Amino acid sequence: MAIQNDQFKKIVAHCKEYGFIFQSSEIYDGLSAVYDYGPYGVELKNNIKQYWWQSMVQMHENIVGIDAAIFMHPKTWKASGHVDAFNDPLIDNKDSKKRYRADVLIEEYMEKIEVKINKEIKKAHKRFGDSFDEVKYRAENPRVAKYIANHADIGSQLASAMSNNDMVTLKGIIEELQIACPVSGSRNWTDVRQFNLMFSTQLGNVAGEEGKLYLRPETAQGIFVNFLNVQKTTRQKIPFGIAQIGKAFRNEIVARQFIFRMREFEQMEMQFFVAPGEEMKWYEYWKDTRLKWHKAIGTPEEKLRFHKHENLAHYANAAVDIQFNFPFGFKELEGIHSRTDFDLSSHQELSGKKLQYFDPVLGENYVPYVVETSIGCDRMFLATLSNAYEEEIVPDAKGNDSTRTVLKLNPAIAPVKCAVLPLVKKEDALTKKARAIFEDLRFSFNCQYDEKDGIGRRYRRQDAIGTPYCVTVDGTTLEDNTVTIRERDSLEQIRVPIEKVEQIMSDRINMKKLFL
RNA sequence: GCGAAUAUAGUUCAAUGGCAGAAUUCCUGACUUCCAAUCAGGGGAUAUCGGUUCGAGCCCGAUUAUUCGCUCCA
Repeated sequence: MAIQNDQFKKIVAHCKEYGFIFQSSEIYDGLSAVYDYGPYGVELKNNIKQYWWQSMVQMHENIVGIDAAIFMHPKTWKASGHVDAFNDPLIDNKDSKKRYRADVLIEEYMEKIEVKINKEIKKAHKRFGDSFDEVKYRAENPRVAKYIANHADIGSQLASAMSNNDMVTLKGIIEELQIACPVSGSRNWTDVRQFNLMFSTQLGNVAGEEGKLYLRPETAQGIFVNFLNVQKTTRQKIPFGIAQIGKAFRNEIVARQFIFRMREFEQMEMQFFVAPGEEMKWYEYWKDTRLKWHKAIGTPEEKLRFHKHENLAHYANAAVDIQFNFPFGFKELEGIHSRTDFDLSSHQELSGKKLQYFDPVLGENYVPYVVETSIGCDRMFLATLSNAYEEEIVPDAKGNDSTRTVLKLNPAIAPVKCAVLPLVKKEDALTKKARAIFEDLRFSFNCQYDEKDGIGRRYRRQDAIGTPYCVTVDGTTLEDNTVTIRERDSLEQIRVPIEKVEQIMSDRINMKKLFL
């Protein structure tokens, strides 16, 4: 564990040092759980997105893409269940460090009053026997009446505070009633805070509930609300899928472990619409297909595993995670969920618009079932980087051991594909030649030209950002127009004619290989 | 969110309450024909705000961030 955490620290430091990831707003001391992608980070991330998009959309005739807006109609989140399921007033007891829902604490207090009322009634019933009139007793007995009034009073205060989202009043009620923590018995409470997973903002300048908008907590809903638009305009027939890559926002209680859990993050989601009853077949298909995707990019099988959900979310009838063995342990990387017809049905109900598909084979209308694959782009980035990061012992110029830090990224997703290096800087003929090769290769892929420092140091610099190939221009180049291509992982060099470099490189970095 | 710890140069680490220093990185130059070479020169820091003190990197308080534990997790 200690070794692994050490490894994780090194990866985080490497990300910063080599321009992959910076903390957001660093000059202002940073913003918690928000990170920026640097020059190499954005290249790698874009390549990961491209790999996903090509494998899902380009390679599946029955999957199409969309790019829905981050802002959506507020009713969307009512339909999806996000508004109701994740909107709780929370309070902590400072002594027991236990967290409670403030409204539940008050409700529990009210229940205790009810118990007292019932006790009184029971006692009276015993005393008066068959002649006991409960309704009359409730109304006329002063002690019971007081309890009932108190109960009603608290109830209305609670209801009004809840509907106004008034956290101060909620805290006030708890203080006034002297509610104590069931664990510590103390009344040492924090303020009541609203925990809402969703970030809200407002549309226009109009204050009030109408203008309130949420930043989407998942991209999936943009797909669901566009289900019919897409199905009709692309003439897709079930089964078919809609894919989307986009930002999502979640107000996590704790956001830690670098880019693993961020408040603003990017999802790559695909919702696959199937006939009711077919969902488990497709669920298995996508489990299998997605695992293959991970393995094809070079993630070793032993670092991946399925993790079945025992407690299912409100929308699902089956759910499994693909977990990756991060430096801090196996954690969720991708989710594959059978979402039933929950979302489409819910939107259909709330919008009053039919979201159904006429199945020509069955000759009937139905609300399709959905199988979702949802992968965190940033988590994939972290997984890829964790897997690629290595410190190796290699011989230096004198044959002694030296360590090199290298990112063994799959060439297809490496930020820079190729560095063009003149062996020495001082000879104009070499630098000129190298420069010309660079100017040509840059049309085909992301290249760098570097003439500073010794050749060994330049190789190491490229290793550190995961550049798979270095083209070196030396004295022989000037004689016969050949260069060496140095391979990152093996350190081996091959000598090839300049005019063949572009083709050789293109073959080696081609993403096509990953799909075969 | 609670508790504890931490915060000095891009990075790693020094500095008894009294001149903020080194290594490395970076920039410039010399030398150098294949895996972090060498030499010379240069740039660069006390997280933020306040307090105590003749004087604060060091003591005190707050804030921010990070790490660890708890808590939460679709």
